[in-house]
Amino acid sequence: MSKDICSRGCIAIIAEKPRAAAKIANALSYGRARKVSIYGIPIWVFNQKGREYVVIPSAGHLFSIDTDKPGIPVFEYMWVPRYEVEKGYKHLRKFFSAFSEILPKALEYINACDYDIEGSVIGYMIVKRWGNVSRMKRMKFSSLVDEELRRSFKNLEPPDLHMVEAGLARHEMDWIWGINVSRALMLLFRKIFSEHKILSAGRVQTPTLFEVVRNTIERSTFVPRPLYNVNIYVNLASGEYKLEQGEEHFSKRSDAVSYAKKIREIGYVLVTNVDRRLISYKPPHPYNLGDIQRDAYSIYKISPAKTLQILEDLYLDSLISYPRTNSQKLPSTIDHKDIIKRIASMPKYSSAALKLLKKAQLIPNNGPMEDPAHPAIYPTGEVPKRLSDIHGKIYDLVVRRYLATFLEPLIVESKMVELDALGRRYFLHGIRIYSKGWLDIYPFYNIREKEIPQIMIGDRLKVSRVKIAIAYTRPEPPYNKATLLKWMESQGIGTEATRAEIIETLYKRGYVKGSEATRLGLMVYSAIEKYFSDLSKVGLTRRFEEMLDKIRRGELKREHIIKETKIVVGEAIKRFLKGIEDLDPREIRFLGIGLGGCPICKDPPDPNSIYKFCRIHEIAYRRLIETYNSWREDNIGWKEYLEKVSRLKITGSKVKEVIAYLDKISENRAGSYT
DNA sequence: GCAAGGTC
Ligand SMILES: [Zn+2]
Repeated sequence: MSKDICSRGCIAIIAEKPRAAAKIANALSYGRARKVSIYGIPIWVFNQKGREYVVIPSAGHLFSIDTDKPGIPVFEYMWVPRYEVEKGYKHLRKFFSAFSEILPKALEYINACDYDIEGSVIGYMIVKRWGNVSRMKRMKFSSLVDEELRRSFKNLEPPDLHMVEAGLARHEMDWIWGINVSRALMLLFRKIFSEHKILSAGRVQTPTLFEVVRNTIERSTFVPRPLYNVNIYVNLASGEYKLEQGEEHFSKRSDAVSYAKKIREIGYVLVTNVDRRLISYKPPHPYNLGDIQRDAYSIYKISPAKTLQILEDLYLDSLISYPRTNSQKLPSTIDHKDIIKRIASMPKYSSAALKLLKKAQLIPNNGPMEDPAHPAIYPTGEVPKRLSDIHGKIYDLVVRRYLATFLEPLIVESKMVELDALGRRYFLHGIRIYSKGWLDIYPFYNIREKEIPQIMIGDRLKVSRVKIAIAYTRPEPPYNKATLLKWMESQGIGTEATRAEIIETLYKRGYVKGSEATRLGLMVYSAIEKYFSDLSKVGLTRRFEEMLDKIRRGELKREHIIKETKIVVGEAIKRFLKGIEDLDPREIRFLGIGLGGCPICKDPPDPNSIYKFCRIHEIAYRRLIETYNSWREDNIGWKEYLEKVSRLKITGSKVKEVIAYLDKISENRAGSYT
């Protein structure tokens, strides 16, 4: 059977993945392609204008870079089949068998992988291995929709060799940086602890680690400052209401006290404005991957990596569309009516779905984010048979968000009363849901309704109570996997497919635990900061992008930037090797290892510290001193300050250690006088 | 064994 395929020569169309192959074959053959399985891989065959076409899927990259050279620096590498060098890729073998069966018989080749540099590399490596690159063409499409695929098939482009070169350069530069610095870290670790440990560094993971370290240091050395609010309560017909603050806090207690006294004396606040309006909130955008990873985390505490894995399962079960997308747009080429009709058969969605089916037009509230090949995530309409608890939760989010984006806006009635209390502004804010709209089916926003009675401009509201409340400045929040993902997105590092996994790598290596950088994470940070600081910055990705763009435009040669990368990395490795050559494992100052160091943690002292504190304890100590100025203005003595700050939960852990140490030495001193 | 990037 499969022997007949391409027996008289054919045109081989290479797709990035089986799903895409099916869509491409169907679109180009108008549904007449014949599906055949060889070595367990589905391929599609069809004839057109007397020629035979065979669509064969890959499964992403079939080849990867590897080396057989140990040690550093390492610049010799080659492209090899993935299943030979990476664990867990045995399943790729059958794709190799399929390609090696068909491609040598083909006369021409069309690379129909996603139109980006990675897709160019995937198709190119396959044609290079089993075909002939000089007889290769490129299909350029921006989505896997029938018309778009047919259009690009009619307008085949010449081979995209510049894009291939850019893709190869990306792989090689990442490999050179990543492997060399990872090995350097392991070498250093072995030298210090005489122990082997798998460590790693890379263009994406290292800036992410640095961000966690920065946040950890910022939070652990945080010292709160006091703030004072004057809370005013008023009596209205329906009871007592607390007014909302409309001005900055008082930073001095005495100012708050004298202001509160005046308010008590005058006894009322004046209504200066009443603003009643209906506020309309558009439905949420269609999901891209990051959106649903955040939702799954905030609603169910499911990690981004787990969410992606579940989305992949749902995708392979034909329940949802392609999940690794950055798009927040749903094109009108999708038959939404049909999908919603089928969703309506599931009881928990039927009322929202039926509401939508009554609409004359279905228009999603598309968001700004785009993707070069795929639309936003949507349900296919296929009704799931049985889903595990967690699969059910993720599927439910996809369906709800999908229905919501077509629904009517949420309308909230807002009543904002503005008050003047001796020149300071306060508010009373009433809120009521006027029309739930999309919130019914997507109820993940908490709107706290609050009724307030009829109030007119010029009314004097009687003050019932005035209270002074102390508040504190707050540290920046700790990271979790979802907010770290968001940070990576905001910096433009990593891709939809890799961000969650790279975050897991930081945990797996032991660099991060919970929401904090570990001691190991701090050591890796210091070593990279000292020897490979380029790799710690997001700017390296920007430089990569600029260089890759130039290669794509034919303005720069891959060989040129690879040579340059080798020089830069080679010199850094040279400095590193020299730096650790005559290293005494007991005293590595930049890593915080040494004798007679910080009296709190034994790390080497900061040369400018009078107490011989280490770098981080010294930062904590200085912030403690600095922040005291704010407390002293409130006539709070040093001792009382330390006592108060050490009892506050938001005070950084390193600050508390410094306070405990200062306490201890002052006790000792006091003891020595008696 | 180390990256980041595809996808199963
Ligand atoms: Zn210390």
